[in-house]
Amino acid sequence: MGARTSSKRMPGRPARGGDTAGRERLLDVAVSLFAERGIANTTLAQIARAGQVTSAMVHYWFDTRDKLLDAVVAERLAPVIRGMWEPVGAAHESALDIVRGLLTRMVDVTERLPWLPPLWLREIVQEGGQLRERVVGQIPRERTAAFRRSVAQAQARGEIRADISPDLLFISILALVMLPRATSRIWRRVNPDVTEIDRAQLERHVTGLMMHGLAGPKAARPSRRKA
Amino acid sequence: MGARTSSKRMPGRPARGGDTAGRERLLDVAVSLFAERGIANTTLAQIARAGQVTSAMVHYWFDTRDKLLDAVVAERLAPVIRGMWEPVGAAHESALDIVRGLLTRMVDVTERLPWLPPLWLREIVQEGGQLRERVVGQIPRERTAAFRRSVAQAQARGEIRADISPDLLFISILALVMLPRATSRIWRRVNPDVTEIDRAQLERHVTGLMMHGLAGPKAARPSRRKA
Amino acid sequence: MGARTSSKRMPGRPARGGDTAGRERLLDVAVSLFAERGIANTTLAQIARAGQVTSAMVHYWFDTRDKLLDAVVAERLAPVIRGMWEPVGAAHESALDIVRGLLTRMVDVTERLPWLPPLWLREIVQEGGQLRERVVGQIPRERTAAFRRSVAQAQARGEIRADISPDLLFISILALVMLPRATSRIWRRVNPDVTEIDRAQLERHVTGLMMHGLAGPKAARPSRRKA
Amino acid sequence: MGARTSSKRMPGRPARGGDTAGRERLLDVAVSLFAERGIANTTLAQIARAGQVTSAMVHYWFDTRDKLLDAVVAERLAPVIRGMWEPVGAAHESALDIVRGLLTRMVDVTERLPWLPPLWLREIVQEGGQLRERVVGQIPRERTAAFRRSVAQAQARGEIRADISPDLLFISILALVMLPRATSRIWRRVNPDVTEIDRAQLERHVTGLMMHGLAGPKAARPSRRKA
DNA sequence: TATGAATGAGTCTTCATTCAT
DNA sequence: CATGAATGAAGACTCATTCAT
Repeated sequence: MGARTSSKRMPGRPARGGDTAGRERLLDVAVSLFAERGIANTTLAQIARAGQVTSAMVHYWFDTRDKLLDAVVAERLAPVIRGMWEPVGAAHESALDIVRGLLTRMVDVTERLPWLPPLWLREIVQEGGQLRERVVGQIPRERTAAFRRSVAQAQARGEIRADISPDLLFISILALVMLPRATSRIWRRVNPDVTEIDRAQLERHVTGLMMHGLAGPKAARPSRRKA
Repeated sequence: MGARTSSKRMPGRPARGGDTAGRERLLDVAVSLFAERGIANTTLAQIARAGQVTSAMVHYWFDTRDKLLDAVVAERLAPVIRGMWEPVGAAHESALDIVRGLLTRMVDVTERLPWLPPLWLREIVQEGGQLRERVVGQIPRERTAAFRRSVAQAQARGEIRADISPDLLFISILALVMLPRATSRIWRRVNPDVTEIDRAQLERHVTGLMMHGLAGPKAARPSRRKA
Repeated sequence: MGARTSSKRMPGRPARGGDTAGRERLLDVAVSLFAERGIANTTLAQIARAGQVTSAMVHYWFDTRDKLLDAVVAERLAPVIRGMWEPVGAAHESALDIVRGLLTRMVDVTERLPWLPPLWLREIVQEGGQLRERVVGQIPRERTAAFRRSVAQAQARGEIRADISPDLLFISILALVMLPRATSRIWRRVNPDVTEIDRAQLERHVTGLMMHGLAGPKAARPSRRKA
Repeated sequence: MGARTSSKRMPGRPARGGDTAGRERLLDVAVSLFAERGIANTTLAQIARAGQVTSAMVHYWFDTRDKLLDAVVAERLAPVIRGMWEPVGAAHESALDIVRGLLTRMVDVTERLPWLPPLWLREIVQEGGQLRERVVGQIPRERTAAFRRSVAQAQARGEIRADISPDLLFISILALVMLPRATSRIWRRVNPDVTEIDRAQLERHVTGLMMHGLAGPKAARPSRRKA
């Protein structure tokens, strides 16, 4: 009957464990396109074409666009988030060690999964991002809370500077790693002489900035400026 | 994406001069909606409705969707970019002072124009962003090049740490200021006890991080770990 | 943004009383096609074509298929139902007079509105009919209840035969008038010698049957047979 | 209607002989669903699901949707029609006896096969019904013609009232029995105090109406009204 | 027999755009 | 300036049908 009446449909993922290779491939393709052009700018037909099937097949595997997004979160993003936070929590780790760990893992994962930074910045982190609601549920609140507590305590002990905001620390790490990764191409265009950002360069830059800031040994104490 | 991305049409139309108040209002509304939900997720009809006109009026003022985007860039973004880089270039300023200046202005402008961070992160900075091509032309390459040179020289003099990448510095500033601004709401949801981010807190955090990093006076020298 | 996100739309009926002629015409066309081929077998494109517009116009006037059905009920069926039952209720009318009234009005209205019988039989009266739920609310329960009461009282007084079921009486009237009207063509095909059913013939047949049954003056008392 | 109406395909396939139980079950299921929601509103997938097979199996047994409809007519409806008219034709039966016979058999069969009335009213009797063309060929014209002749003769002899139309008599019987059967539920909703229609009640009502009309012994001769 | 994967042809719906008034 | 009516081109989603296994 179709839209001319209403009724619902088969499971999002066909039951009897058949050959799910097609599904995985489509998921990969979807994630790539979503990252490249944004979710709202990606049609199911484009995904289908890139996956070398018809768009009817996208519906066959994922039923609706909405459930495709659910699948992206459950099967591609959730593991990443778990992998990011799981190691956090060893009580004996210092706050700075945790930061270093998060930072390293973030550099790692964004290297392995190039679609992650654009997707994260566009669809997750911002108000109105199409994966935002879906991802919120995946974030391990106890871990993030523990992290902030740990930072605050380190701060109290003087191991971390007082002007740092524990609430902003994680997002700062995220920002410092993900933005360059999501961006590189534009800056190469503006300044064609900018060299390719490699993993080592990025990690050195971000770790240096994070741990010690810009100021080198010869830095003049800044003459306090106006607001 | 469909019609909301491409375009093709006759020469411009409305010869300014008249009562341009409606046009300005529509531009404001458009920028707001684009920031809130992303450009691809905003229809002309929504803009029209929010601006209390018919969508035919949006065409009257801007002719096509594409030209509306042009107008957003020319009349809302370009001035911001100019304001950001114009002060840069006084030869006597130290690199660190330039950084502080950029940072302060960025905190300022994102406070005044709350639509800027989401729009920037979603539509400009990333590959596939719908304003990207249009904005590239607005960036004053000489200034950005001068900035990077200045940083490199300061580095050579030891005023800036050696592990900092001059190419990544501006994007790092951008990231540290804009991401928290574009994001705040999500983190409040995940951790409801996170306090509101105010201007002072953000500026202190970012400046501290930028200038001196996390490490406080009591920070143990980290036992060098590899990845 | 379209289906790629979600959001809702303008009023089902454009506000400022514009030229609603197109809307009325489409409603007529829709009712006709629905009657001819059934609602589920009629696409919006067919309605549009028959109304000499594009299917986008059908959405312009009615927004969705569902609301078009709402409009059919509210603007085409509800008045008919009102007209059918409104005259019922004059306390002084005898039950038989009420029956005669209903019957006459039903013959009248099905003559004027040839789309009524098929639509009624297919989409309203039956379980699973697509207008059923929408029409139920339009039926004036007090009137129909009063009618059944009136019949029961007449029965008690011996003015109406005892074997008649008051609950089935209205549906019987409906059946006797509407089925022939909805059917005529098929029977003419099966028996090409069957003459056209005209209003007079139908009214005579149904009234006769209703009031006195088949049995003529010479009818033999039937030898009571069991089922 | 779309694909659910047209068709075009190769010659038949399954050469009976095998285990036809699945086929019979599917036919039952199909008939049920068609009756409940209308043919156009029933997809092969729904039939398959209700029959606990895949829709590929529906094609295996019936090849195409069209041929499934053929099978419904040939294997479910044709026998009913035969059973209805076969007993008609014994030359010695009076017209009224034939009527009583048809009526009883119709009450019987609709009791046994609850899917019959809705299917008949929606898909057979009306213009545009999807089984109409297929059923027309199944009707024994000689019998129906003989019946009408018989009625006309009885009328001539005064055994049947003159205002009865022989052409309308069969459809009237059909209407009086089938509509209540196809409808019951709606009227119970409108008037929740209406009691369940049982076979006896229905038969009494219809027989009474058919044979003697409403008018009881005390009925006033109606004051001849205008048209 | 039986099924899962695959598809082409629709169907509803949305949207940027045009145009007469 | 301003709008309501109108449309073509898409986009999501459905469905009968095919086919290799």
